[in-house]
Amino acid sequence: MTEGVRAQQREQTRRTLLDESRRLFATRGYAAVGLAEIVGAAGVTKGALYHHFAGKAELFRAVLGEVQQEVAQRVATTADAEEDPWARFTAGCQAFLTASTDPAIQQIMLIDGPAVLGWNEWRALDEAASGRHLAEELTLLVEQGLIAPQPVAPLTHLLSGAMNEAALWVARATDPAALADTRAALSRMLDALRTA
Amino acid sequence: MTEGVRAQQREQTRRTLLDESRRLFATRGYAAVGLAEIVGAAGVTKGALYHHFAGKAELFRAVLGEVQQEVAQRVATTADAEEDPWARFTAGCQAFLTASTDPAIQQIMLIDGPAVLGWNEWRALDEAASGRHLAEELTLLVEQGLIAPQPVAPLTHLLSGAMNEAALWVARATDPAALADTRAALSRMLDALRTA
DNA sequence: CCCTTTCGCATACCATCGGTACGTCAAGGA
DNA sequence: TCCTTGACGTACCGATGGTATGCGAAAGGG
Repeated sequence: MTEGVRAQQREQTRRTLLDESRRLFATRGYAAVGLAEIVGAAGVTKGALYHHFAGKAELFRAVLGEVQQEVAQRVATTADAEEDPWARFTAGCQAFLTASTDPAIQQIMLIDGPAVLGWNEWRALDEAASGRHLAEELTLLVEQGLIAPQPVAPLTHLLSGAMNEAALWVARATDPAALADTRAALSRMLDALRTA
Repeated sequence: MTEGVRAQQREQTRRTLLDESRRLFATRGYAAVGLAEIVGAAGVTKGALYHHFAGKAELFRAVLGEVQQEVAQRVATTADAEEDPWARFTAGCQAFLTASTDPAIQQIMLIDGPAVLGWNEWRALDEAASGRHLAEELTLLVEQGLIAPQPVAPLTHLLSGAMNEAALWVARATDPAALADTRAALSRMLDALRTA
């Protein structure tokens, strides 16, 4: 696969740039990391970077895309393990909360993402990666009568924001029970949405 | 008050810098606005800016503080108009959601804030301005038995994040009913927390 | 097998930006 | 009146994102 010395070298350079920039962006934040440091860590020069990406923001966009895909993958895997629609929904939410607890993921996906790309683009990427699944699940639950009839879009963003902010807090909390408490609180909140 | 030609000039320069930078930060974002543009709009030079603020980030921090104070003021005013504890709580949440719908407030308070100052500092400022009130209200409601006994910190962040993200979505939504729908969804979510 | 093209990347350079050092001039106290 | 202090303006610096160009090796045709 990917025959040719040319294509292999190209792909390896691109991968190294993505990996190193992701590591640096995650640990120190987008603004605090210079291109010089990125290309130094990757063992290439700025010429290589600008040959693969249109600029610093584009490199970040590619990194963010991979992070979101990984999170969405973990959420989907957990959710698909459940059979019952309601269990799928709650398990997916809990998986998202847990996955988003990683500080590296937070810095890229939740903190720098909206500021660097703008909220509209960030939202569009998030929608394509995982937000869409949440909306689909909610739509299904409304259709099945497990959630009161209502527009799903507002509810989607309320829940998405709740999980994002809670994950950020959990990651910084000193209380070791923070994650468990938050999972419990999220569980209560989700159950409360269920029609009696 | 504030006697002296010296103090008056100083305060006016500081105010102009805060007002102009707030306007520019709100419309184009922190990273896209240069100090040259700020001091130009304020009719001063960089020397004046660095005499009043330690740097660009400090200027932004001062602007963010004022924005948060204004939002907190609006929320407190609305909440204090209600007598019943539960009504105070819900009215405050709705007021926060509505106030946060302003795109200018969003760009500074919700998008650039965490990225520029870091999430920890942003959270501390938010806590001091409005987050504390929310936690206090929730504590009161738990004590009064209107909400199931539980740690309030996780719930505080779940609700805070829900309102923040929902406000961002409402501001960008094309559907004119977005605000009303979101207010309704938030109302349902809050009522669902109430113990039967 | 050679010649040419293409491509992946390095080098050198530029414009801009945040930040600093220092000069200046008027206000205010003695 | 003198001197100090404070509020700014001016000139300058290092770093950073971005660009233009050169180069050598791999790919493709004859």
